[in-house]
Amino acid sequence: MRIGELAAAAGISRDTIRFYERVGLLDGRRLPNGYRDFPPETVDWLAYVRTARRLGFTLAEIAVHGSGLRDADDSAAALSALIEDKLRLIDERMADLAELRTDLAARVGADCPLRPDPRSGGVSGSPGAAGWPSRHRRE
Amino acid sequence: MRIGELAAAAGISRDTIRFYERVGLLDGRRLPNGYRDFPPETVDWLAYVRTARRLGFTLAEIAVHGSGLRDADDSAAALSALIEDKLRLIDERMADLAELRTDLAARVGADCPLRPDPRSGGVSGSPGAAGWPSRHRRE
DNA sequence: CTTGACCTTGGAGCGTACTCCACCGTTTAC
DNA sequence: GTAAACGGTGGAGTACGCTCCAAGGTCAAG
Repeated sequence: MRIGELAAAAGISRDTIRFYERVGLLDGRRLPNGYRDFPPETVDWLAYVRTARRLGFTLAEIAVHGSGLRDADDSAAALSALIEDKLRLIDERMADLAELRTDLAARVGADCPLRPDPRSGGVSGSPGAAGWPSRHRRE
Repeated sequence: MRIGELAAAAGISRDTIRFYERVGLLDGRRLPNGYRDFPPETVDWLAYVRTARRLGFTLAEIAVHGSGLRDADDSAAALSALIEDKLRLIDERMADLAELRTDLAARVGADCPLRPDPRSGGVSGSPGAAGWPSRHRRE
């Protein structure tokens, strides 16, 4: 499929697709006339890329994952290892998100206002009262 | 506390703290000599900011949440609404992450992990074409 | 009074991820 | 053949999130 069709199917601009090709996220196969030609699975790959992006993974991280898949494409074991690695990353993100969620949820309905920087009005009994989300360990 | 102490406590550079103040993530209280002065809770707020950032929330999103907290700090109801809003956002992110995870997990141990996930669209069944990423291009 | 750690401001610069544009070639419909 | 729709390239521009100066003020210790 050509770039316009892919763009429509993936809900992404042509420019972005060309950009993704430049940075190695997509392959550069061409038709005899110079037009780009993508296999249909590219739509799925792009969906994956967009989701990963929205979740805070950088294009570089995604590209590494992608090129890892390419380089390992004759070894199912290496591939699985790669994917499991990615899975671990995702699980970490989910754990962090869950932590954030718990912190926030614990405050719903609480009557103690937890302002990050009290500047409006007097500071009403704040000492030690409102700690924000639990501090974030390691990194 | 002054900027250096906050920077050390939060594990963040002074420049970043000043930048955060400029964009409205922190308030601009000053000592008589012009030095910035932060309440201790700022450390927690910054930890929250960093975690949220790493999870893909933009500074603008975080700032909106923060200023909402300030503006609503006399109304527990408004506050709870805000937090519930944030919770919804987090749940969305978690759902996306879970989807990504499932997608990836389905490939571990599969015969051909490169083949796109059948769930996400009809997609060619052509066996030889590993439709996912392709070869690495360097400029 | 000097030194040095700490603070201030402005502004430049950088990496990431697009986004837009001008200009030109190709394909398709009429 | 001509026009519209599509494709290609290179390069500039933008937004975000920092990061790094340079030039200078503040303050406690020696």
